[in-house]
Amino acid sequence: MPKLVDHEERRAHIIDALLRSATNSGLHAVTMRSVAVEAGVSVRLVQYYFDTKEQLLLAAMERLATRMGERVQRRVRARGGATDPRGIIEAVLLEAVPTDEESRAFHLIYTEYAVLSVTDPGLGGQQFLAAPSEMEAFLAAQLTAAQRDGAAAPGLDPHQEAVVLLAVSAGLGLSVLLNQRTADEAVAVLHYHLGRIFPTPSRGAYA
Amino acid sequence: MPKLVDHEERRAHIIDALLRSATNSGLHAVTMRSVAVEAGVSVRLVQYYFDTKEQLLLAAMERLATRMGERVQRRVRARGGATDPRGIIEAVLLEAVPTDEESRAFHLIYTEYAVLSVTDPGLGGQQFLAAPSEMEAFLAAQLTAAQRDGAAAPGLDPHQEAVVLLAVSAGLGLSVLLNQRTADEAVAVLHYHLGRIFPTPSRGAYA
DNA sequence: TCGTTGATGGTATGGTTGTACCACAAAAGG
DNA sequence: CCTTTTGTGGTACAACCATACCATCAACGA
Repeated sequence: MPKLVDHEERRAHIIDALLRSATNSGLHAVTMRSVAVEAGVSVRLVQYYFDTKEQLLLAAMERLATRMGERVQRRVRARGGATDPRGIIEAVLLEAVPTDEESRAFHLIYTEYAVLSVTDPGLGGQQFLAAPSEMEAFLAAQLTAAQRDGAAAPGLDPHQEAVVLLAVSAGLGLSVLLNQRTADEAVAVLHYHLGRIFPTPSRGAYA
Repeated sequence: MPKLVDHEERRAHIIDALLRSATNSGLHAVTMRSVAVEAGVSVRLVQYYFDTKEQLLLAAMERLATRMGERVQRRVRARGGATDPRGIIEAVLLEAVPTDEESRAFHLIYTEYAVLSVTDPGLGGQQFLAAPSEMEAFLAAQLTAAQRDGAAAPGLDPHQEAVVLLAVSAGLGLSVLLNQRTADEAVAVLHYHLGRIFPTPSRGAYA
């Protein structure tokens, strides 16, 4: 055998090239050739590591979903002290708002995938089903804990509020992606809404 | 001259064919041929009424935006009695939740266009900028009026709440589109959230 | 009545895309 | 040492796409 190369590393390299290519011209414009050029390899190589384009797209989607999970978890962990429901909730929801350019690119591709998976039968849309419902339960649990501690308003339905929170962050994130709003505005609105759920701001937050 | 045909009617017919075609296989899969077949005309005819594909897509997008406006206005008017802020707000926001199949198809294409317009330079993304900010002001005004009437909680910031409402309905609508939630669930959550803004339910609404 | 013009069909064309095929190099195993 | 396997490049190919071009037919204006 020749160089005896690390397959997983090569695959990751190519997938990253796909994501970069999609960032520039949109997921719909991604071709085998554009990925190959971006990765600096021949088209044959892309074929070699991912037999077909569909499999390449699928692998990239899985990697994207994994990264999304990592992003959220990193945000939660960055908050350090585990037992501050409002802080945790805020951290998780802020992840949906694309602030820097890298985050924007990430969320754009993620959204493109989500929309594409509705019509494209090859892209199993199941990936986009699991994560949100987990998140829903997680947020509801945090809200319940916050109510027990007296931090959150007592009259609220934790589950319904969790769904609302998820919808708000998704909606705000989308509006930022569509250039309807700046990221700063979205963050401010999110803070405002959290202020309504947690009557006493935990840290002199907005409004 | 021959039949002396109504151009606008022909154009509308072809655009409708495009929307139908996009409903089945996604906007990205729409081709001149698929539109022609769906419209029951030759490809040449599509070329004749819309010189290029880009112009066809653009015209369809404009028609879509117009329809969206009509939909919202129809909902508002269907409420009849003009001066019920909660009812009006509810009607407007419910439009974003795809209930029947026709509404679902409509919103799917609309979302596909919105996402596409981010990367595609030909599709002027300005169309998607104007409407939401108008809506924002409209909702804020309704909330202010509701506060004056004592229907809405007094402590709220009408503008921020308007943005939240818009984000919630967009987020819920998207989640329904992505099959993460049923339309009924989304409607229930929206009712719940409105119940928090309007402490006295106007009509024995949910929660 | 006749040519001019609007409306339509068919087909050719140049480009692009995904994928299959062929060739070759290089390292490992016998 | 030779053969088998793994990685890589180049290229060919069939399909499809948007668009340009050519032809035709019918009706209105003169």
